[in-house]
Amino acid sequence: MSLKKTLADVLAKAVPGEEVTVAGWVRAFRNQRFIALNDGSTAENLQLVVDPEKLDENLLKQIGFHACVRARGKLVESPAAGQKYELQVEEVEVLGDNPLSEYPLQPKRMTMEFLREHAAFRLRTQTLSSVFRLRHGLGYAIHRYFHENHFYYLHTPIITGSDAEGAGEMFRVTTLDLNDPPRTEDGAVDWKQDFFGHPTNLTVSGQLQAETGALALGRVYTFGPTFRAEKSNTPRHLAEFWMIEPEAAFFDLKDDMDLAEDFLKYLIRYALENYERDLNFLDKRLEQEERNKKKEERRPMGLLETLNFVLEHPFERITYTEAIRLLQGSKPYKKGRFQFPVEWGKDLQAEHERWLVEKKFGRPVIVCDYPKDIKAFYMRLNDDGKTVAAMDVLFPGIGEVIGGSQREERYDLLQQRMMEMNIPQEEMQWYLDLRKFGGAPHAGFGLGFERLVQFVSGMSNIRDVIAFPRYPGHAEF
RNA sequence: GCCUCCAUAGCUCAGUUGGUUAGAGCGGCGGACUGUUAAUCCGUAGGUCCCAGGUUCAAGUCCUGGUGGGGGCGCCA
Repeated sequence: MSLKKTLADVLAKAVPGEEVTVAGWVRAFRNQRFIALNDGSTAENLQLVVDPEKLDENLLKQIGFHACVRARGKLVESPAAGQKYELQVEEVEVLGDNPLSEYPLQPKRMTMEFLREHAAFRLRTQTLSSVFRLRHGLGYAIHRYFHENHFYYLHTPIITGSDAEGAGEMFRVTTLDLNDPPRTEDGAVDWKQDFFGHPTNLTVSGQLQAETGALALGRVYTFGPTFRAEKSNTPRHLAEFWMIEPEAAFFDLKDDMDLAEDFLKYLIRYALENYERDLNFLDKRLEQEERNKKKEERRPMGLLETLNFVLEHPFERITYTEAIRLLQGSKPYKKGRFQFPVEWGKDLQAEHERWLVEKKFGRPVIVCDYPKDIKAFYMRLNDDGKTVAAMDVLFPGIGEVIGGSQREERYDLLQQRMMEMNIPQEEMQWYLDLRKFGGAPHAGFGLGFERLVQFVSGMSNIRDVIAFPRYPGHAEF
């Protein structure tokens, strides 16, 4: 049995003289003779050559931008520049007419903001289709990398009974009637009558559950949707995004950093090797976009150049304490250009991270060993008693792509941190028990999938690397 | 949540110190075209100048409020 061929199949194994049938959407129809056809399987179009005199006039009129057509004909070497092969059409059929006077898209450059308002159609554009093929490829490479390295894919819950993950505001999940919820005697909402018998939320992280996997299967990862009800209006945040969270037993912080760097480089290399055509298109697109910007706002390198540069150079690794020292010796610090204070104990702000990544080192930077008071309760306390074994991977342009840590595996110390940070112990007893019963040192991190796709595709807004973006005020479809 | 910039034709934009009938390119529609690559050429129709108030003899232009969008910051991935 063999499946119907896509355009990618046809073009990859083109045999001149072969008769093929193809179907797709019209990208352009020139001179009543040349149809640029694309079926989404590849960035490459197939040129169909029709003889207008042999075609019905009404049929000819229906062949226009983004109309869907099927054609049968003979594949031949193209006499003109621009494509290697073309299809000499013997028979053409319009599967889906496209009335252009009502169709919102146009065969010309459209802004990303405009396309966002037409999410049902925007995947048909060259830019978005390339982005989404790339997104798929990166998703596949993530599974492949973990599989090759003996990490098992663990599906952690999307509805969680815990609200102590501390990663941000949560979306409540309930079946109670919000207009008339059941009440207890003292007038409070009676959550016992809710579907699960207690309050539940959409997950903000699968990490805590993934740790149970790591302490059983050794190495696991999650890759699923994550929800944050933060009213973040930035080109780097979504209310619903996909996160990758590996968690590995017997890993310390250095192993965790090694994993992060090796993993990211593997993904970038995979994209460069397998999505050359899409990346070339996105590279040119970005170059054109950059031309409209002021010189000082332009990226120092093009897209392909950036990806190759990241592959070829080791990530710079520094401790938080070193980062503070470097920042305090920097020009913008001495001239008072930083908006936020730089002192030990205060979190690094975006402006500080950007200086480290873009000015000081000019490459990805991993900052580790942060003060314990600005990090989560589950991070392992270092021997100095002041810092924790945490690390952030910072990328040029988008900032933090990965946040991770070695987890606190010592029961007493974890319990103490939970008390200090007001984490309710009753709810989290299962998590503490992982330390009490056969515990092990372990570490992991979270990678924002859309931020990765943003980096590899060069798209400037995260809303354009997910098909149906969710952000404050927006949940269409 | 805070700070900024923007809103004129289907799209991208121009519109002078406030001045009488609001423009261009692209797209659409009609036509021409046997090698095009964002084809080209000719013709043509498109406007509640985001909404509501206000100032003025006069508002696309100035003021106030709202709505929508972009960017920056915070929260983070």
